[in-house]
Amino acid sequence: MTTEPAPRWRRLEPDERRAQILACARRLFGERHYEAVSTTELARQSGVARGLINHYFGTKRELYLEVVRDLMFIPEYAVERLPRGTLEERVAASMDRFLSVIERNSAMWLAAIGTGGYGRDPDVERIMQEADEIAADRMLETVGLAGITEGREELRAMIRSFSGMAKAASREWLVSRTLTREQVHLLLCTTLVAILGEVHG
Amino acid sequence: MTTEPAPRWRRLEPDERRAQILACARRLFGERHYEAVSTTELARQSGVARGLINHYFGTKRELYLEVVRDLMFIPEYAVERLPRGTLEERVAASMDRFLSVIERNSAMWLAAIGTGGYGRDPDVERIMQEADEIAADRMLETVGLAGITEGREELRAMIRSFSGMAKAASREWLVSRTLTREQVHLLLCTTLVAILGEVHG
DNA sequence: CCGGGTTGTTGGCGGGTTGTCAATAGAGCG
DNA sequence: CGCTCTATTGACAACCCGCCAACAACCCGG
Repeated sequence: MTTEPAPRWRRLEPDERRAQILACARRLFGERHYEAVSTTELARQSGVARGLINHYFGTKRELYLEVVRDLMFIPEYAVERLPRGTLEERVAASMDRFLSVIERNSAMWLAAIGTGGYGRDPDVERIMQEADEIAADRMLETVGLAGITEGREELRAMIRSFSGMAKAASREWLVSRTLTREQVHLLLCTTLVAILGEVHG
Repeated sequence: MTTEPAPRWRRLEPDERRAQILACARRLFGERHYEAVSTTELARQSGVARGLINHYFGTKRELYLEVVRDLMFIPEYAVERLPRGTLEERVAASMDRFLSVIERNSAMWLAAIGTGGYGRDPDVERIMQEADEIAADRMLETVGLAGITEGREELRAMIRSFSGMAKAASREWLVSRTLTREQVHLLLCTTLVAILGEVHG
């Protein structure tokens, strides 16, 4: 009666192991800043040898960037038909939907936009830019100005700027609690209408 | 005829040495991100032994935070009397001055506001918040609403949100070059006036 | 059931980094 | 000139990261 010795470790599919490590990294990088998280600890908490992290992600930095990319993925809010109406009405509906989405996923959203620190990091910067780009396009579409051609680039740049305010305002609402949801809604609507009106006029 | 052997290093006043290292750190952290700057190189470029950095700043991280503090609190933000006039005029003058300041110190400014992305560094976060706080108060003063009492906190929160847009817009102008200075000026003025009007009304 | 191949996984080595601390040496003073 | 004070150095120990050869879990054909 020889019992098979239990294997010391399980052999997983690459995708599975990758996801496991990534999840752990997301958690750790979420609660502490980059340098305060060592690959040693990351490996221990993932129940994995340190070398495996390098095998899957190459470098600690690349793993970090992977986490950022994942977090920056913006859930598709409101691509559905919005009620036709005046610009103000469409903007209001769009902002309302936007706030609902980030309210539901507040933890993830806050982690993603978490006020960045000092130190220009071209890689992170580029990822953020791409995310803002997508968000701006969605905004254009939602508001019903997707077809505009004249001054399109400027308009998109302004909307990207606007999204900077949206981030800061949502922090005031969800973190500092210095603004209510209604106040943020009003603030964003007023601002966006003003911006669009300026461009249109 | 024995010539005195030249001293291998000069002995400076603590404040002086501190400032010297700080200046070098500001430069290096400005052109590369945190982990890509080693204290070894920092020491070499400062013409100083590595241990001295720890002696003055304790830790690499503390030095880093010191740099952030210095960059965020630019005292000469032009709080001098602005010409009395309509709200629009005062806002326009204020924004113009703001843009001039960051244009002059663009490299420093861009490094300071960072990427606005993922990072979650509580220490840096706190410093940024304090800086935004001060900036908001200055804005209130500049615009001539310093004496307001009703809904003061909400107004300040909105101005902090607005500064999020100002940062994003200045990135569009100085980095991506998707907006001109005039466009940014117009964008910020329009927005700020709209916000203040909404609150006032 | 079993032996060999595939490949996911381990563990340790080497170079580099950081914080600490005793030893050293400018510089001012009597 | 010698003495003191303290700014500054240099080396040491711990740690961290990327690399890579060896190992073992798992699969599959016989």
